[in-house]
Amino acid sequence: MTDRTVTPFAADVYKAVTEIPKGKVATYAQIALMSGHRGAARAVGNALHVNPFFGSVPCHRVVNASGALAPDFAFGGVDAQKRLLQDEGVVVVDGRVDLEEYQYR
DNA sequence: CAACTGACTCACT
DNA sequence: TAGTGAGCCAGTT
Repeated sequence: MTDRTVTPFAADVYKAVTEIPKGKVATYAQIALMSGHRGAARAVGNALHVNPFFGSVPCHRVVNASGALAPDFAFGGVDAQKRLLQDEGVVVVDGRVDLEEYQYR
């Protein structure tokens, strides 16, 4: 078991995700960039996938470059994530958000 | 040490 | 407008 602690990269990712203010969202590439790992969008997604801080990290605020929620979402379905976002004031339409309005920059 | 996988992104057809 | 291919990064085996 190599867990019990996360990799430095994941720590940066979680930190960046936590930096996302309520009512805002960010793309995987955005997280990678603000975490100091430009172009590591895939690694970010992977880090969140194994996210041990689920519940502590608002991964539901992380969307892809299209503003769409993860199709293979692990929260319990896109519906759950959509509900969380809407509860924060983010308007989710057809499982997508308006990055121009809600993307944190 | 090398190879495979993946919640991604961009460009082309 | 939709689908496919190639590229980049980090982690795991």
